[in-house]
Amino acid sequence: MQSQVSDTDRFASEFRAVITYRIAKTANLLNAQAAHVLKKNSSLSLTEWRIISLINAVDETTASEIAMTTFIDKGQISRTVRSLADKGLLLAKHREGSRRKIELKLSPKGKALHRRMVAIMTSRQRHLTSEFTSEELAAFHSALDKLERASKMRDFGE
Amino acid sequence: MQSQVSDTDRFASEFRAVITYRIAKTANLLNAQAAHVLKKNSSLSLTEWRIISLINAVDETTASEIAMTTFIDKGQISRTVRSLADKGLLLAKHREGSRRKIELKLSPKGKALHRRMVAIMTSRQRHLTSEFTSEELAAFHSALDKLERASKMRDFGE
DNA sequence: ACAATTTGGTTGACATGTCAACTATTCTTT
DNA sequence: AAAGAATAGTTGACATGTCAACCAAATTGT
Repeated sequence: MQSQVSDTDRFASEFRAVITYRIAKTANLLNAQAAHVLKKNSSLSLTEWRIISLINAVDETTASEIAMTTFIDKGQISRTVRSLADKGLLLAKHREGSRRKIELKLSPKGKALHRRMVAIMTSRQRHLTSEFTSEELAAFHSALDKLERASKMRDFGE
Repeated sequence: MQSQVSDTDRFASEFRAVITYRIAKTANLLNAQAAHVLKKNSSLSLTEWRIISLINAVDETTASEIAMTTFIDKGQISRTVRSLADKGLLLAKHREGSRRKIELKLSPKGKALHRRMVAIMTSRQRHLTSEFTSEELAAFHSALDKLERASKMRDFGE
């Protein structure tokens, strides 16, 4: 008589227990959710939204500052910024006294869009953490800290 | 007198506290680390490695079973399987009595490669979790469970 | 002041991920 | 047994991510 669970099923649980796969999967699910909500309520992609909400929070910034805080690729930022500017959501002009740095601000249209979306996105954030006590949340953040530190190591061959 | 921290810096800490960004970033760092280790010690990409180690664990499987347990895209699996077969790392033949299902197994060469890499990759896993107590690890997994469940919700507009 | 270096941003090439259409086979229903 | 639905796998089109080369401007070192 055969067992009820297939090899694949049995392995699946082992597989899911591997911490790196688990994180990757959760991150994918969360990103997919965010992308879905954004698409349904606006015409923004996830990176467009991240850039917009970063600019909104600091009021005015530059591409390389965005790259430093978000770790999004320079080139991707350059293209995304152009597309946002084309849609009229942000304004780009050379910073006073510089012919290189470009100052990025939200346009009125961009601000309005941000105002509308931020309500939805923070209600999502609340939903995501609603089952967490504040201790659990703190522990979770500290676990991520440990993993980030451990991710710097590059050498595991003998 | 100006403050020491710029607007961007101040926002950066707030930004990092947003749970979805944090997870995305940690997942990216871990994936980059895995990709780097794999590249240095083999010619495998991250998805190739995942597929190989899944096949190794269950001994023999099919593309759609892989899709179900790993959530990797069907199409991507189809292409990756072909490239692995081209490299001689796995064997694909129609399953007994079926002209549709294709049975995937590691070739001797594939097994040898897996044996070599699994040592390195599990030493990495140990390193990643070395700072965790088993309670912390359990709590971390349960936090990911909660987030995964919460990621199913799609509607946040009023 | 001038060479050397660093920084800000753009671009091109390429890898990877995602979605949907499609063919062929198998399973279900009647 | 035939029609209809579901499944396995392939393919094409397109979006996104990643890397490195590159130009122009700014900063640093001598």
